[in-house]
Amino acid sequence: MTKAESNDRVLKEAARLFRLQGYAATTVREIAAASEMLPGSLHYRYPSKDDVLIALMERAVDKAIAEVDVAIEHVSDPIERLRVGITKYLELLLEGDDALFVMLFDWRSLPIGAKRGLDRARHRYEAYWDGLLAQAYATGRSRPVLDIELVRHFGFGAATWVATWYKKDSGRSPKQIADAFFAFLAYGLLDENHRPPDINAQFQKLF
Amino acid sequence: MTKAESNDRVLKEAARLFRLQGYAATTVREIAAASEMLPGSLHYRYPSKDDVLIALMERAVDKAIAEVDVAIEHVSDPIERLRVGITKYLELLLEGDDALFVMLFDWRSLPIGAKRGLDRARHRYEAYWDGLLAQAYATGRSRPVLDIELVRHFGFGAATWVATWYKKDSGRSPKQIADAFFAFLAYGLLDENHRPPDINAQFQKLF
DNA sequence: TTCGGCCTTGGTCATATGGCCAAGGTATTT
DNA sequence: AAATACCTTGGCCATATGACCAAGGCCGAA
Repeated sequence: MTKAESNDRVLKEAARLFRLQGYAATTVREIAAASEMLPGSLHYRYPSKDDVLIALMERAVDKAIAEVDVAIEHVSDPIERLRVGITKYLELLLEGDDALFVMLFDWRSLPIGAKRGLDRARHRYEAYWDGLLAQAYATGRSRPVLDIELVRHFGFGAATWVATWYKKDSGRSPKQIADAFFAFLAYGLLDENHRPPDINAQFQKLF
Repeated sequence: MTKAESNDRVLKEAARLFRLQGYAATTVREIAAASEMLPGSLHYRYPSKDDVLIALMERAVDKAIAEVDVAIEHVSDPIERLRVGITKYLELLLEGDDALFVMLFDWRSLPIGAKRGLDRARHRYEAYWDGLLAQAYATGRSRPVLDIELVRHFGFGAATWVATWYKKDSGRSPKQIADAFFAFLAYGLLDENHRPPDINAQFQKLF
């Protein structure tokens, strides 16, 4: 196994354990054992436990952006790109690497000093989605929403939270969930026949 | 200070510390010190750290349900009740007790055995919201949404996630966020003039 | 074949932690 | 005033943990 392969193995096993037990409750010895190496070897690769977490998060963001990019590559309509991108994101979050989950839910574990690397990774990821949202907004087919950041927060929250309740092989697939989610996000839950007439004006004020 | 007052003090300080540092990273000594008692005294009240977390979560749910109940008491329209309830929930989550936040984000910290108490608390809270949603649904003003649990998951996720980005005294108030959130949830982000005609049929299939 | 760098081995060490308790004090009840 | 239940005190202990390292082996390059 090459150096890169070994390091990947470590990050993968660490992500699995962090997700399962939480960061603080996972020991470096466990990570080493799961990666089939001795604690000393792990220390050689990553001097501290924080370093493992940060590396894992950086890689998760790289991977997520790359995979979503591929998924939307051949889709031209910005709103459809958003839909496809969200679908891919949910697939990654629910069935892919645990690292994404860990990044989203274990960032509080880090001592304040170490949060720097994490903040950079998160910010990179948020900026990526803001780009997709801005393009969708620019089509003019959306409401006159003024605050893309707020939209991202809401959508991101609903999508991310799926990871807390989703169970494999029970009910809906990630794709089905994504379809329902996008309909919810795009069209809302109230019937068109029971809406006030000035919705867009309301949005202008509220967003 | 009475026994109940002292116990409350402990739970309050524990919630603050858990939220700040995470469950595993907080020591019983810290909780004791913050509650102005010695570790032994804390042990007398709560034999183990897990017990503190569970008690804190139970109380958070009791309190949240009670406060939302009061807030919607005099509102009769089910959809308006939902809106007011969500607003109250966001206020509690963002400016109230840290215990609610801890319940939502630190449940993974518990050893599997101790998750029982937590699951009960969470289930109680979810059932409460399902009740509000069912009443709103029964008005017939919503889309023909078939799966209330899915709706709750999406709404809950978006609302809960606010706690991860909200900063006090910067930008919107909890009430403003709640208003925008409800508009998003009820009416969707796409303009009515750019929607397909068969949205309700789509929802029938997707939800 | 020899050399040199990369990686592993098998520990050690100081520290922090959760859980625990015997003894003593304080307040409330009878 | 006496008894009793309640709570605090101050410290102990076994264990687990993150970090660390000297020594040696493996393997490709020269």
